[in-house]
Amino acid sequence: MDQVRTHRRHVELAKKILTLATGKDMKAGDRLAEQTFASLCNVSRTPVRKALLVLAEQGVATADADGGFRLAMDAALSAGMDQNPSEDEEDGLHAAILRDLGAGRIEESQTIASLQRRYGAARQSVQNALARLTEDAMAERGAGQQWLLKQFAVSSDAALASYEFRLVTEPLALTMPGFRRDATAILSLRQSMLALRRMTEEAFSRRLFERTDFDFHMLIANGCGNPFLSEALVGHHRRRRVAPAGHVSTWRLMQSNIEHLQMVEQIERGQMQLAADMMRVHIQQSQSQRPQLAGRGVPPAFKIVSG
Amino acid sequence: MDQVRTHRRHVELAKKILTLATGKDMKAGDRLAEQTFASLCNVSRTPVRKALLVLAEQGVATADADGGFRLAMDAALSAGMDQNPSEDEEDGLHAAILRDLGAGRIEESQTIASLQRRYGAARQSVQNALARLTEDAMAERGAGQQWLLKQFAVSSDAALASYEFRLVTEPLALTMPGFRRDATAILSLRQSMLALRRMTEEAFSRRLFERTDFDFHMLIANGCGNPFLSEALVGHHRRRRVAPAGHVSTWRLMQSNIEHLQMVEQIERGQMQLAADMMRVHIQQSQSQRPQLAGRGVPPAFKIVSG
DNA sequence: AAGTGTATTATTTCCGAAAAAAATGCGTCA
DNA sequence: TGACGCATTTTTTTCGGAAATAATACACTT
Repeated sequence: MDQVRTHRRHVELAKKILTLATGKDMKAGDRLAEQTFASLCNVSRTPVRKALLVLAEQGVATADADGGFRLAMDAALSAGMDQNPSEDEEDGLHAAILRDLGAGRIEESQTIASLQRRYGAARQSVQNALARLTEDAMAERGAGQQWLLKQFAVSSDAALASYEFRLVTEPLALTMPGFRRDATAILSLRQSMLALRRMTEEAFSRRLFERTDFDFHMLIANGCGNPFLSEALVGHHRRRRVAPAGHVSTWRLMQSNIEHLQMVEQIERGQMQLAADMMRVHIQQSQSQRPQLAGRGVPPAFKIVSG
Repeated sequence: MDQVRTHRRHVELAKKILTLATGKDMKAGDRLAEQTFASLCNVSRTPVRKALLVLAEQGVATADADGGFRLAMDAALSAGMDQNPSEDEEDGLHAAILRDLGAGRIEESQTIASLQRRYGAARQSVQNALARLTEDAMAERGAGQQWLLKQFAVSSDAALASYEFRLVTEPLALTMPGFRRDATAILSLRQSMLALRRMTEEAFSRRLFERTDFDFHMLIANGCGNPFLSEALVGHHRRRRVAPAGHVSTWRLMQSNIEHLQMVEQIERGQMQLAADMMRVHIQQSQSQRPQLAGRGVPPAFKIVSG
C-alpha cells in the first residue's frame, strides 16, 4: 500500500505531539487539532499533518469521518506504541555508527569519505549523521579532514561514568538555591509514574518507563536555576537515550519508578535536601544492581600523560 | 602584496602550533619542523605549511634561508602576537550573530533565510556559522525551519551564571577520586604563569592571560577522571572564550594569575581538597570584583511554568 | 636520517538548479 | 469562530560539477 515514506523529522514531531497530548491528559476519542499542536511546537500546520499521518499509521490516531484525527487510545498509554520497524536509510546510518563505535569496530578518528566507503552511503547521508552526532556532542570536527567520534559516550564504561556523573551533579542541581518547580511537568510526570506503578511485572512498559525516566531527569535539569548546569544535564540524558544501553531487570525498573515517584513528591513539597539525598541513594542502588561488566577489573586510567 | 588569504582553519592550526611550541618551551630561532607539528596535530604537512605562512605574516615566525621556518621569538611570549585585523567574511558573521544575540538585538528563534537577509550573507556562510555555533552548543536545530540560538550563553547574565556554574562544578572536579595530574600540562602552565607574573601592570598581556586561564581550566577539566564531567567543563570554557566578555581590571587579572599559580602548586602536590577550597575562594573573589551589571536588580526567573 | 619542495591523487567545499518540505493565505464547512 | 482542505509562496534539502584544500608520494638537500 501507498504508505507515506516515514521521514525522521515527522516521526520526531509525532512523538512530541504525543508527549503534549499526555501532558494535557487527553483520552481516547479526543480531537487532535492541527493548529493547536502547530502552535505548541512552533511549526506550521503542514508538518503537523504529516506527523498525524504517522500516528495514524501506528494506530495511535484514527482519521475522523469529517476530516482531522482523533486519539485512538488514552494518551498516557500511547508511549509504548511507537514501533521502529524500517529504520530508514539515514536513521540507520546514525544508529550503525553508534553501534560500531560502541563495539570498538571503528576508530574514533574518521573522514567522511572513509565512512562513505564503510557503509556504502551517500556523502550527504554521512554528513547528516555526523551533524546529528555533533549536536549531541558525540562527534566533533578535528583538524584536517578528520572527524572525531567520542567513543567514551557509547563505550561499555559509559554507563559507569554516567552514574558517577549523575551521582555528583544531580543532587547538586536539586540543592541549587535557584531551583524552580514546574507544576505542569510535575503533574504530567506523576500521571505517568502512577500509570507505571499500576502495571504488573509482565505488562510493564519499558518504553513508557524510559520516557518517564527521561522526563524526570529533565524536571531536575530544567529546574535548577543555572542554565549551564541545566544544559549539561539535558545534554547528558539526551545522549544516554540514543546510546544503546545495557539490559536492566524489569524488577529494578519498577523499583526505580517508585523511587522516582518519592523524589518527585519531596520536590513538590520543596524538601530539596531530602530529595537530593534520596537521589544519591537511588543512583547508587541503580548502579550496584546493574549487571557487572565482564572482566575489566580496573577502569582504564584517563589521560595519564607525562613528560 | 600577494598576501595569502587567511583561512580560518589555518589560523586555528597556527594557534595550535604555537601552543605546542610553548609546551615544548621553544625559544627564538628554534626550527619549526613541518613533519613534527603535522604528526602532533594529526594532519598532513600541507595545512601545516599554510599555518606556518600565517605565522610568518604575523611576524611570529620567519622564513629560513634554506627553506622552512624558525621561531622569531620565544614561544611563551608569542601568545600576545596574534592580531585579528580583517575578520574575514565568515568569521565576522559568527561574531556578529553572537554580538547581536548578546545585546538582545535578534530573537532566539531564527531561520537561515532570515539571517541571510539580516546580514546580507550567502546561505552557505550562514550555515557554516550555525554549524560552528552548534558545535559549541550555542545553537540548536528546532522543529520546522527554526534554529534556536541560546541567548543565555552570551547574555549579560551569562557571566554570573558562569561563575555560579564553575563555583559548584570545578571544586567537584578537583575532588573527584579519579583525578589525574598531567605533568606536561602542569609544566607548560607554570611556564606561562611565571611569565605573566613577571610582567608589570602596563606590559601585562591579556592575550597570554586568557590563553593561560583557558589552559588552567582545561587542566582541571581533563584531569577529573569522568569523561562526562570533563566534557561539560571543556564545553563551558570553550564557549566562555568565544562569547564577548565584560571588562575586568588588569589588576584583578594579575591577582587571578597568582591565585591560579597557587592552585596549580597544590594540584601538583596532590592536595586536592585544599585546591578545591582555594578554587571556591578564587571564583567568589573574581565574581565579586567584576563590574556590576547596570540596573537589572533581580535575575529573571528561569522557566517558571505553572498550569 | 631528517627536512623541505613539488607533483599527484583524494577529499572536501562551494555554487547553482531542481526537488522536497514548510509556511502562508484563502475558501469552506460545522 | 474554530477547524480543515487546498493552492501558492517561501525556504530548505538534495544533487552534480567546478574549485579549493588536504593527503600522499617522491625527489632533493644537508
